[in-house]
Amino acid sequence: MQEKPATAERTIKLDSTVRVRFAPSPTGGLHVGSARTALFNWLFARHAGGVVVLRIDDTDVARSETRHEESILEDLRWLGLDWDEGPDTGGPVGPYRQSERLERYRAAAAALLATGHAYHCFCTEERLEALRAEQRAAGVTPRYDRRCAALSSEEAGRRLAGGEPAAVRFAVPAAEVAVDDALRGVVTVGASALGDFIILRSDGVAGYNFATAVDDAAMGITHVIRGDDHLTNTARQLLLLRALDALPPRYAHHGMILDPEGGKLSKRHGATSVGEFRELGYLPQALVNYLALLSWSHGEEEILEPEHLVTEFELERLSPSAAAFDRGKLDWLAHEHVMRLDPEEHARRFAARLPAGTPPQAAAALAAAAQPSLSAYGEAPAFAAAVLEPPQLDEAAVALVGGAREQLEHLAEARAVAAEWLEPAAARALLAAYREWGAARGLSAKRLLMPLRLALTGREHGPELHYVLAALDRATALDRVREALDRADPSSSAKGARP
RNA sequence: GCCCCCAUCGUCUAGCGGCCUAGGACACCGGCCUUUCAAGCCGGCGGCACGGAUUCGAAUUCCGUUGGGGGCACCA
Repeated sequence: MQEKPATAERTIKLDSTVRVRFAPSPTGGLHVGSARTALFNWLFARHAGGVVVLRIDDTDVARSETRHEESILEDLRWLGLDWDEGPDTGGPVGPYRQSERLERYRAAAAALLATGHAYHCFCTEERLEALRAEQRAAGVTPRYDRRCAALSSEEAGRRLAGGEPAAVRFAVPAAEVAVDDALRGVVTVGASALGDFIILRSDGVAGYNFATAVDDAAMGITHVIRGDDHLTNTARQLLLLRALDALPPRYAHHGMILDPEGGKLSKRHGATSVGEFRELGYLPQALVNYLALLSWSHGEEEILEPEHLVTEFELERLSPSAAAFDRGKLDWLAHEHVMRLDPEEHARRFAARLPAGTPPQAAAALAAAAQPSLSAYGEAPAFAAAVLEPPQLDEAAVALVGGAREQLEHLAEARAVAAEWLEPAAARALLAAYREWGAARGLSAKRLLMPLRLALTGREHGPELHYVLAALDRATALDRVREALDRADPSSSAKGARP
C-alpha cells in the first residue's frame, strides 16, 4: 500500500505568522551546535517578523537539571537570542516546560490508543535488549518485533488491571514517509527502518518524539530548523502528527558541525560550549557571526553584526552539508569585531579582565594598545602582565641596556620632569623628542628604543613603546630604567641615579 | 550490519548548463610598513573525490563507486 507524501497536501497556510522554537534539553550547558541551530531559527523568525518560542525539552527526568536550564537561558541571552514565549516569560500556549505538560501527552496517547494508532507494550528491558543484540548479530536494523501489538485488547486490559507495567508504543504504518525538507527536497524514509517506538514510557512520561510532535502542533510551530541528525525523527514525528490529525510544520535540516579533522565535534579540540567561549572573553556578536557563517553565507560579506544578519538571512541559503569548526577563522572574525568596537566599550571590557588594583591609567593605555590585535578579552591579563609585571632582564638584555647608558639617562631626565601619568599621545611626543635628540647624535631608532623596551619590560616584544610608557607611572618607569642601568654597571650607580 | 544524508582550494564558502583558464574569506608562503611582536596593506600557493551517462556544451543533471557524517533506546 503506497502512501502519498505526508506534507505535500498539508502545507502551512501562507498567511500564518511564522512561529519557531528553540527546544533545548537541560542535560548540560549550551553547545555551539545547539546555539547555531537556535541562531538559525532566531534569524529566520526575526527576519520574517515571527515569534520565537523557547520550550524546555525536559522529558528525560533523570538527566534534566534546573541549573542547566538556567545556564542555557543565560547563554542564549548572552548571545542576544531572545524569545517571545518561554518558561520565564510565559505565553498563550504554555506551560513551556515539557515536564509540566505530561497530562497533555497522556491524553494524546489515550486518543492514539483509542484509534488503534498505538498499543500497550509489556516487554521488559531485558527482552528488548536481547532482541536488539540478536538483530544486530543477524545484520538487520534493530527494531521492536511488535510482539505486544498482537495482544488482544482483553489480554492487554487484564494485564494492565493486574498492575503490570506497560509502555505505549506507536504502531508505525507499513509505508514510506516522505519528509519535504526545505533544503533537501523530498527525503523518503522507509517505515521499516523506524520500528514501533515508545511514545509513553512505563512511568507515564512521554518520549522525545511524542512530546515534540504533540507540542509542535499545540504550540502552532510553523517551521522547524534543526540538524540533520533529526531526519529520521522527523519521519516519526510526521507519522505522529498525521495520526493526531495535526498539521505538520515545515522542516529544514541543516548540516552538523564537525571538528577540525572532520569528525564529531568534541572537547578534545577545545571549547565546544557557549559558556566556554564567553569565559574566554569572545564578543557575543563575534561568536554569532561565526556560527552564522558555518553553513550560511551572504555574498562576499563576512563581518556581519546581528542586525545585519537578521535583514540578510534567507533559509534557502542554508547549506545541507556539514561544516568543520575552525577556531582560526573564529579568532579572525572575533578580532575584526574587537577592532570595530567603540573604544570606550572596548576599554571597559578590557579593564574588567585585569587584576583588581590595576591603575586606571595603565588599563586605559593597555586597552588602547590592545584593540588592534586582540581576539578575545581573555587575552587581556597576559597582555597587561607583560608590561606591568616587574621586568626580568637576561644577560643579553643587560648588555644591550649597558651599551645605551647615555640615551637612557637622557630619556630618564625627560621622563622625570613630565607628569606622573602620561597619556599615550603625550608619551608619543616624549619619545618623538627623544628620537630627535638621538638622531642628532647619529643614533638609529632601534638603538634608541630597543634598550628602552628592554629596560622597561625585559622583553624584546610587546606593545608600541608609547603605550608602555603610558602604562607605567613616572616612578615605576624611572625605577625600571635605573635598575636596568644598575645591573649593567653597578659601580656607576651613583652616577646613574640622579635626583 | 541496515537505513538516511552529504561531497568545490587544508578550512568556511560563491557557483544553481555556456558569464568558470572556478570567485571570496581564514590558514599558509612572500613582500611592504615598522623600535619589536602582533596588527594592517599588497601579492602568491591551492580545489570541482572517482567512473560512467545525458547534452553542441557539465563544478552545475542522472546513475554507480569511494569517502565522510548521522540514525537504528522506556536519550534528546
